[in-house]
Amino acid sequence: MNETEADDEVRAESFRQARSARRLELVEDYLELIADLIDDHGEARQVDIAARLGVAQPTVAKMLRRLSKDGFITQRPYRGVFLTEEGRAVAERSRTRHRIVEAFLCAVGVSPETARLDAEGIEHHVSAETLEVFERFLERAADA
Amino acid sequence: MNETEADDEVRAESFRQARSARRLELVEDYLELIADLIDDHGEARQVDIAARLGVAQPTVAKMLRRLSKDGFITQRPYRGVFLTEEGRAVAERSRTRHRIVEAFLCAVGVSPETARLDAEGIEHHVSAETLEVFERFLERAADA
DNA sequence: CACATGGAATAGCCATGGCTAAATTCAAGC
DNA sequence: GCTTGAATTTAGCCATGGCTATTCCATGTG
Ligand SMILES: [Mn+2]
Ligand SMILES: [Mn+2]
Ligand SMILES: [Mn+2]
Ligand SMILES: [Mn+2]
Repeated sequence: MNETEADDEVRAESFRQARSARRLELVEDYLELIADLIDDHGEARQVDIAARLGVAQPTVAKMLRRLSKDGFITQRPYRGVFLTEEGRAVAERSRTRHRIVEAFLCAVGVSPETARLDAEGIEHHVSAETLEVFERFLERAADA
Repeated sequence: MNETEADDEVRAESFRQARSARRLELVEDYLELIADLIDDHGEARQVDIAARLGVAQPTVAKMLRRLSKDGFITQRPYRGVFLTEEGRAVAERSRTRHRIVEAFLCAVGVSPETARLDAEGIEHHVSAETLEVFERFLERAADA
């Protein structure tokens, strides 16, 4: 049945997209958080990142090595973490998207507390098209 | 600074919730898919699950062992996979939530194709409260 | 009723993302 | 300038979720 096979392929595509988004979740959260820490406190230290994420510090150390290897950050040993141009770009995009998703949830009637919790996961699965829809919704809500 | 520490704890909570949702994503997708296959074709075979998910068959085999161990399914060797009562319950809940999320995205103006793709990931991060908001939105949209 | 074949099981590899425990090292304060 | 404590690094463990290659075996067809 060619129909069935084609159908499988179509369905599989959404799972593939979700898996690929899942792989990027952590990278986006780390970079956004590092940007926040730098902007708020002038530096981003492993202990602070760990405390904000709710994980152990060596977990952060391992992740930072990966982010370095992939060119998103630079590290000065025993000093803080710094964003490369690419890292800063990803952080900004993630931060913007995160804010829109959280504001959208609030606008549609979710309590601020729940919006905060849910947005942390939802943000990573919102495509450009959906994000635009959310933005337009917010604009219209602001008018009313 | 106690203020800062408390603040960290609050922020960490959303990351914890997102991590915990991430751990359940696969379980929910598998059970929902197995229920679909059983309802549509009368049985759920590893090859079919693999084709629908877009992964290799041994990947499915390994995951099914885990689902068995955790009491969500039973397996008859070389026959299909069957849902336990608990497995069926999780599947139904996931299916319902998935449908609401996808319908909500469409209702708010996202194209059906993008809604299908994004819903596959978003669904797992939508809390009960947010789901209810989405449902109410759909009801109101239906009235208009 | 034999047996071919397609699905299932197994083995073994890798990357990711958690953890604890221990060793290092930097820097602040005495 | 020494000391010491906190932060970082390192080492090593585990579970999850992918993969390929291979073996196995139940069933349905001839
Ligand atoms: Mn975020
Ligand atoms: Mn997030
Ligand atoms: Mn689903
Ligand atoms: Mn899903």
